[in-house]
Amino acid sequence: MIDLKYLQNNFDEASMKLQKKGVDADTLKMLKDMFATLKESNVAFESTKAEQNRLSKEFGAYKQKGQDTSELKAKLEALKSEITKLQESARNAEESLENLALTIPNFPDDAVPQGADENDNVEIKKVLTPKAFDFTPKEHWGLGVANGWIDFERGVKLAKSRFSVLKGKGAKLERALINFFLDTNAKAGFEEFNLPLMNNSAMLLGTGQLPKFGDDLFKIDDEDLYLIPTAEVPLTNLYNDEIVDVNSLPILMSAYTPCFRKEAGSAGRDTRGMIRQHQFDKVEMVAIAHPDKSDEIFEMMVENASGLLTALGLPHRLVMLCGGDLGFGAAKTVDLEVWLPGQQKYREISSISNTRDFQARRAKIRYKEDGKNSFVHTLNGSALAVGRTLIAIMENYQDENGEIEIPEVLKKYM
RNA sequence: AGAGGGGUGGCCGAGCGGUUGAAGGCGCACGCCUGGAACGCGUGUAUAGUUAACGCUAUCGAGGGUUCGAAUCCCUUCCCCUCUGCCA
Repeated sequence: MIDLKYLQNNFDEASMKLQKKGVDADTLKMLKDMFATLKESNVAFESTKAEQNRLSKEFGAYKQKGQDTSELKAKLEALKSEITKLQESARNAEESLENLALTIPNFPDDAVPQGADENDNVEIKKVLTPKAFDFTPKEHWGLGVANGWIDFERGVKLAKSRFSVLKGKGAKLERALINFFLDTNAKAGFEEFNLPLMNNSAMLLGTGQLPKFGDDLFKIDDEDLYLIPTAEVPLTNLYNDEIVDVNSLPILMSAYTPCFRKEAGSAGRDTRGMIRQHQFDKVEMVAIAHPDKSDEIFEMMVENASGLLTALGLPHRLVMLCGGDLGFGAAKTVDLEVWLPGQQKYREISSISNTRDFQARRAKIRYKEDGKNSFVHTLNGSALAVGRTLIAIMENYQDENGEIEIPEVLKKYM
């Protein structure tokens, strides 16, 4: 959630910032007005309520002394209906404000480039040079089936389209990658977690998936539970509604979980292969940070994720997302895109974001410093998407016969 | 799933209709004491909104009701614990 006081006091600046994310000024104006309305209703309610509290106390004193209370009682009864009305309008004002506020995306950082979509993203740098093949490299789906690593048909039979099965060496490589990622993240200071794969709606609201993006979530029937779309949800919300000691910051966490997404809105995209599945494995990093340190930690997280790809010998590039491509909660995002020789394309394999205090405000994650409570900054990033790494290894490490070499750093995990 | 018990501040725990935002304890912070520390003593210590500030308002799992007045009474609901059942 954005800071409404900031919106109120710096409307033009705020509105300019959110233009980058495609929020029009009229919506923000409405939000600002609703905020003002709420304040007015609160003042009206609170002052009347104060009067009631005062007279009620007096009433008690009268009673104790055995004085006549009929006059007071008449006054209080009149106040009562007024208060009910005032309270209701204050509540309505709050509800409509919140309903709108929860759908407004985060402010992008000033450094975020202007742009409409992924075509306007800005490349930061390339790491490792794609190797030259003296044959035409194949795409991963062919390689996966030929090597007996991936069974697409039976995945569909078991569930539906966009599900697949890994087997044999493919399954083992998946597991090896998970272990390699977790171990490397641990060395970088990220403590390992094993988490519930279903979270309740309050948590999904905290990290920003709800209320706006419920369509992309698998919901459990008759329960207030959703399959997590990323470990960012449970990891960040470990501290939901908590006040952490400033000395415990930064809190660095990592977890492997399967992730579940309906992929609403991506109909027809990446229907072949394992790029876009309803269920996929990911190792995630999350940081709960002091606002002064979040930029530094962001850089560290990018380096760590990029380091994983480098260690695996996978050519990749770092991309700064433009305003139009930036996620709902992110103030700044760097994507890592891995080179896929079969597709002759760089494809997203990690996304590292600083949400600043946007999630913290929703999830009420604060830190206490000098007796004062403030919102923390939360950061998240994949390190890495496991299935996509598997694909990248298949395509980058294939030989002319379609056989796949195992990267050196993974051999001890196989 | 059935029966019973319970949800109060960072934690434990009292309160069971009116100066209670909440006794007491633990923890924590600061001060005194000490050569230094422990012990001891003193002071302070919930969250959010609003205010220049004093203060005011809300919050005792959540929602609703009774009442002039609810942490306290009633209803609904969620969660936790124990026993029984089931089960990896």
